[in-house]
Amino acid sequence: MTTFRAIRGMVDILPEDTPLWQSMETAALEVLSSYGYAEIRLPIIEPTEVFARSIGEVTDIVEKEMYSFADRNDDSMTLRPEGTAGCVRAVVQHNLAVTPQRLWYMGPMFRYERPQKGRQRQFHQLGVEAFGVATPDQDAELIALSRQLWRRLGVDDALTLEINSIGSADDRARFRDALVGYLGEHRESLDEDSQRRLETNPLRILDSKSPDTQAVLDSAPVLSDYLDAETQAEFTELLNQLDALGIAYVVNPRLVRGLDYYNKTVFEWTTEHLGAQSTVCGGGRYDTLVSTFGGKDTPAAGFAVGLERLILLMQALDITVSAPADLYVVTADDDAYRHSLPRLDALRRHFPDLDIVQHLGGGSFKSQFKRADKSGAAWALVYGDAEVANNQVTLKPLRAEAEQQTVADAELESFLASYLAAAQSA
RNA sequence: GUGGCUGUAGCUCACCAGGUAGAGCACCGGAUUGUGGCUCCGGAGGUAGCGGGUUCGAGACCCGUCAGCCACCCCA
Repeated sequence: MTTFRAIRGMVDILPEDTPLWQSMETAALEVLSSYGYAEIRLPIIEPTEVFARSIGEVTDIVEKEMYSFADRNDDSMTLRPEGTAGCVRAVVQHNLAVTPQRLWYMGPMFRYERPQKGRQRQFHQLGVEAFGVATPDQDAELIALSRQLWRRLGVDDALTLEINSIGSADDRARFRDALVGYLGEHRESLDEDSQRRLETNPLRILDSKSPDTQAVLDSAPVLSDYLDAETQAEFTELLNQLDALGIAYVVNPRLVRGLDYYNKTVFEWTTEHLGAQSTVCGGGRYDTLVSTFGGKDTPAAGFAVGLERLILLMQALDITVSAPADLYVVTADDDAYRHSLPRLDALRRHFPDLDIVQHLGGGSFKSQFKRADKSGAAWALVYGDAEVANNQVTLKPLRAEAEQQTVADAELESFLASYLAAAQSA
């Protein structure tokens, strides 16, 4: 008998963790809707060209990390490695950006990489994208929204905002020439990867982790010197708005991003708690992407949250949620079980918020109560012979030191109503 | 794609100069047959990731492979 394992880098999210995921998703949904962002649901597969054209042909993602395959019609398809490209494709296809649009989506992304802490081959992102506003107030709103989410989740103290402006494509082209010129003179002082990137993607050298390379960079040309006055003014205004919001930030002049479509504002939220994969959220402005997809020239900005990393961070901070049932139903025998069925049915209809777990599979009262205890339920609801005979039910508190009490069936609903009211106010 | 560490019951781990596996927790049952949490007693559960090699004999040594973890790279 062969046993199967999940594919490398594809992980099951188990029942012990899903309550935390759900609470995070609920919080995200509330924050997003409080800012007027609407959900869009997108395909997981797109034509390969969607990603190649937007992310950049020479990026690592496109060159070696995509799950691409030929479909039955021999067209090249790719499991989405990120969400922005597909979102922009949809915005153009459906003409969604005739007026400003605020969108979000959540779901799995796929990148063929070596797994490590905070990095899987199937992982999940929350993507937030805003179309149609060119001014920095949009950037500020996106950042404020993300900070609001961190606060809701209790992780804001553990996150640092790094921010930079990388200007227009023209600005970067001029800067790139200067940088390559300078670094070319110090080629032998650069680490091997950076030497290679001198030809392929020189801007990525800026965030090299090699100390030698960083030392060389200390006297290198600075990107901000190559930005035009308007871009610099916008960046300053963005920082002023962040100040007004009381959002602390670190301007990191060497922050560049790995996807080609970014321009002007780029930012990352990072943490010390996750080891090497410290970026929990990253994004920026991408004003030219809509037009490269054939849409009308439309400014845009957005960010993506790595949900596994966010969960990891919450766990590192000991943020836990549990979802024990309210009632665990214990029945004496088959007769009592059948007796309980219509009563529980009615209870579930009248109290949709009440979590009622029925013991199945029979067993002694003792073993049923053991299960009731382990379930974490607040109460055991007991249908024994006497209760069935008298149309009563016994409520035994499992968490509190209090006597169990037997009430008539007719009184159960008011009893539970007051229990729920008390739970709500607590 | 590169490197380091690891791979024994559901989980966390141990043992042994290489002689054919154990603990804790979890699980199941019981301690006067309508009541949990504590304690005690008992039980079930592993072809030691997989394949090959060395050996009279390997979970223990060697090789390969797969997987996990961490780091590089890259990114969320």
